[in-house]
Amino acid sequence: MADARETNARRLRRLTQMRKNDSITGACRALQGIWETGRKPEAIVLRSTLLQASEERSRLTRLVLPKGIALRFYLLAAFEAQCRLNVGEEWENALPLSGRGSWSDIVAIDGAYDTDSATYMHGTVGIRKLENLRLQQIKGALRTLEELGGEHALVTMPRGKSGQREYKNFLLMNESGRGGNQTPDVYTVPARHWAAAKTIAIPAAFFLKGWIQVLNPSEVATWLILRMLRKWAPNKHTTSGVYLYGQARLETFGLRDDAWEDGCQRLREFGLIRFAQPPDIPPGTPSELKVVFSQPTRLRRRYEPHHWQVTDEGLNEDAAKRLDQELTLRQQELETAARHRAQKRS
DNA sequence: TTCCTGCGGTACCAAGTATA
DNA sequence: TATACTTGGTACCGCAGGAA
Repeated sequence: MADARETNARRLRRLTQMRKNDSITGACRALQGIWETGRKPEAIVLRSTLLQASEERSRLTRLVLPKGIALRFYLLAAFEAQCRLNVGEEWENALPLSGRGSWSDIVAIDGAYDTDSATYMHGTVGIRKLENLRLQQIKGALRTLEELGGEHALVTMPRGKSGQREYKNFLLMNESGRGGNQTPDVYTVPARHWAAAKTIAIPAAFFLKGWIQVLNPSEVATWLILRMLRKWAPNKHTTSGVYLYGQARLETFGLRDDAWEDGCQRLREFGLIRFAQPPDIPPGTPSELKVVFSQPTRLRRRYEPHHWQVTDEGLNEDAAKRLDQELTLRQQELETAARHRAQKRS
């Protein structure tokens, strides 16, 4: 059931719960601690091999899944690594899976929702607490990252005597996957590369302000692809915006129509991208004038995709607060539109 | 007439949850 | 940890409206 009203309402409900249970602020606090006690990188560098599709879908879009935190976990692991390690250093796990200062600490979840009673953590028994649910999600993410399979696996885990996974001893792989060699391609911190096709940078605010916790995987994937396009064509990005035709999007990144279209619309509402605006708008332009640019400034020719610009200043807002505002507004608009449709039919 | 965008509905299936 | 069942996000399709 993908009714826009229901989907939006569900998302709003989950966001409200995460704000209520302090999940987002807790995860942000933990990430801030990792950042401040570490190397304080301004941006996290990602090898673009994560985004690129060859014959099959890219590893990035294979992590655009309806549920789970696999993509989020991989990006969080890259963040943690780059706060702790120098460029070129090989990754080894420094955090426990659960407890204070653990992997569970840096992910925000809403908890188990019971539709019938419309309550969270309904009939909670014994060990079923938020902390346990977080641990389960971490383990689920590790399984998903491993099960990308063979050379594509983004995580490997040793097996115990009876073949069970030793989650706590997992190994993080490079963005290009485990590789086909006997020795796995263990994650090393990449250097920022001048060549557009090599790396992209994710500002630390994406992690510290909670965006990593609240964006859907399809939105994260769309946003990363737009950042990649900006790196490929910086001048075009500044002057007229970047864009992708459907076929190029599928062949280069393996991202499907709906994920891209919805992703772009939501990212625009959240203030992380905008319709392309001309470069002669002075940086200090008052916000009331900037509102003009919430609409496309150039007329699209027929069959022409939207032109976008990535706006990093949007990342400095409190993600949960911004999403709350925008999703509430969208819910009102969707309700109004539904009422009008109903009136028209009757 | 063509073909886009946007919306709504449905099927599929991965991930979450309960339980043994 | 394994298994069965439930949940809900994505992919896909069809339709309406609109622009050229």
